[in-house]
Amino acid sequence: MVTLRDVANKAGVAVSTASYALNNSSKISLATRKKVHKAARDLGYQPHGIARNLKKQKTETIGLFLNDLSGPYYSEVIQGVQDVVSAHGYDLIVGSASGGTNSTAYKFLLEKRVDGAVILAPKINDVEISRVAKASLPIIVLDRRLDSDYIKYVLIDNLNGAYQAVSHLINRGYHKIVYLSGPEDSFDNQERFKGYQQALLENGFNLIPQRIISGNFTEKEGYQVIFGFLAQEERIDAIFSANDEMAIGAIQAIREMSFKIPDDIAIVGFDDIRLASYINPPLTTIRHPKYEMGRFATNMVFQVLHGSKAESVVLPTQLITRQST
Amino acid sequence: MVTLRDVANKAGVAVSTASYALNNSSKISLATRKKVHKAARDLGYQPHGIARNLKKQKTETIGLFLNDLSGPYYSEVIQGVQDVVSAHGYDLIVGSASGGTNSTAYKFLLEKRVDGAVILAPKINDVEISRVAKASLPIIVLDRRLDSDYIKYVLIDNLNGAYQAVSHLINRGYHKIVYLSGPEDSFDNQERFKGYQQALLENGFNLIPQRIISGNFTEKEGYQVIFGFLAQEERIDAIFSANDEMAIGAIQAIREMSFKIPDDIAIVGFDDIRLASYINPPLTTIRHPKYEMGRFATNMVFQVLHGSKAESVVLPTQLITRQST
DNA sequence: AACAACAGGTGAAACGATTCAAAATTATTT
DNA sequence: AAATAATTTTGAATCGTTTCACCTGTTGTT
Repeated sequence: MVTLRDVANKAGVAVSTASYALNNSSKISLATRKKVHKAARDLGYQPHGIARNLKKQKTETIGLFLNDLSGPYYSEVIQGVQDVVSAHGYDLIVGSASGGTNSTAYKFLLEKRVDGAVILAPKINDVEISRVAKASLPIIVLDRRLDSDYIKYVLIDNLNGAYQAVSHLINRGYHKIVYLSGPEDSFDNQERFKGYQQALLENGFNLIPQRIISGNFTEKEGYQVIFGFLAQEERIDAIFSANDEMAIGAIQAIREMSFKIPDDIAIVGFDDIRLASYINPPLTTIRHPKYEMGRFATNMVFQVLHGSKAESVVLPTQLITRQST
Repeated sequence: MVTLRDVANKAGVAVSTASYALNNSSKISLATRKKVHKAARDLGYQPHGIARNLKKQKTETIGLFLNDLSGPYYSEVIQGVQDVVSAHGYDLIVGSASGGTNSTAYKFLLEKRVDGAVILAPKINDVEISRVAKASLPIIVLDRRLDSDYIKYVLIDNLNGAYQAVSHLINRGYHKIVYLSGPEDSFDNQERFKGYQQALLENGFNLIPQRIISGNFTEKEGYQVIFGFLAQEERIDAIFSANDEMAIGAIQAIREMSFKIPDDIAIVGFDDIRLASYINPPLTTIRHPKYEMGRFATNMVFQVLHGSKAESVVLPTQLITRQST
């Protein structure tokens, strides 16, 4: 491996001179700067990033840590983050947080291998995040309401989105509305449930416990629980699913039970994933600005990094009406 | 920041002792090991990963570098890579290679911030990859046939897959088959075209240049070029699309022109993306083992890293028949 | 009793850069 | 020509670890 020292030797200068020269410091005369650059080129010199990081005490890298790298859900968020990170001349690395405290994500945070992070990973809890965040390592969370000097959040308006969804159903004349729930411990799910509840109550309906069906955000589960429900329970006329994946499973179940959508049963999802507009019937759902979320979050990372204050933010959602209602 | 030195001071031992102790070296008595561990715990000591990397000259991190982080196409590959990396106790970071030579990907390779890499990024060319690969940084490519001591490939059998697809169309009685092409410089596209060509020739048909329509792998382009083609050109009875995305666009165009699928025009895609089975009509396509690709590639990274030989490999594809043919 | 073997601990030299403070050189002013 | 100022260059310290080679004292062997 060819090091700065080799370059310095070849150019006949001190290592420090070589360093300044390669960084184009004006302290070094143009002549020697040229000489050093040439030597570096001739030797095929490549600065050793890790050594530089150690000395400079920063990495110019931002981490995006996700629950699960393979979810299609995230791709727009990633894009938003990537764009802003690049614009700042930093590098982005995406890592998994699925192992919780011994995930790559947590390790990179602890060991300060990144200068800032955007986190969407429920497995890493609030305490752990609070412990690692600092001025030199600001963290923006996308999946909870956590706020301190060096931790800010960017959320979507889950509650209001759900409220829109359920109000829409009510306005269309559906009254017996089931809530197809995500995991109880999911922040998104909790907020969406609150929106469901609020819409019902404000329109003079009661919350009926039997109409809350628990799922886990997956298509398969959506299919199974709705299938089971329709086979046994009281007749209902609409479903508000806490996410699109489950809604897609539910649609499958509804059709297999020979109910017509939306005549017998209407359904609204949440997320507006790509599939939503392709399935049959196309799914009415709540769209939220995933790309913008990534952008906002990343801009905030840099704001904090540059010493200015950042404000946590909640982004609005939008009802997308399709043929399932 | 609390360093090893602080721990050593607090425990009343030398830094070297502290280091050995924390690494549980048997050179250090159990008593002092305990003492040092306690001091570390009390101070909330966190080893500085970058410093360690520098000294040990390795990072225990594998990089997966993709063209574009946000493609849903990759998620299974990512999962395969992740699983193997974790199994080896290493960390995985995913980075973008979209900037080519000044992408995060290339930078991380040059600066040796990873100990090995899996690359699916046409923007980084063969020469550049060859330049950075070495015994201490093996690279497995997934998008080209590149093979040397420290570079191996894992590919899917594009040619044969395409051959299967087109043969299938011919067997079903479709003779006027259009090739909806990807970008000319795409390796995948080139191979798939060869398969198309071979299937035609072996069945006694000629290659008709007018039936090769160029696209760019996107749904939108698929829609546009097929729409244009159907409006103007000769009647055809089948399309083999170089990927599913374009096929989905094409289906849209075909339906808007009021042709029946598969009666008037049949269509086969390539990739078996998730959407393929959800659209109307469900798309016949070529499935390939994306997850396995990730696993194979990553296992090979570790093989080379551990000094054993690895063999490049081509994985088989499978025809998935659905209602579009 | 003499010497080897060994366990436990330590100082100092790396790893490859950056950067401070001082030294050396050159230019400018009087 | 001397004094001062400005420009270049450099040695050495440093970032936070790991690890080699050495030292000290204890135990074991004959």
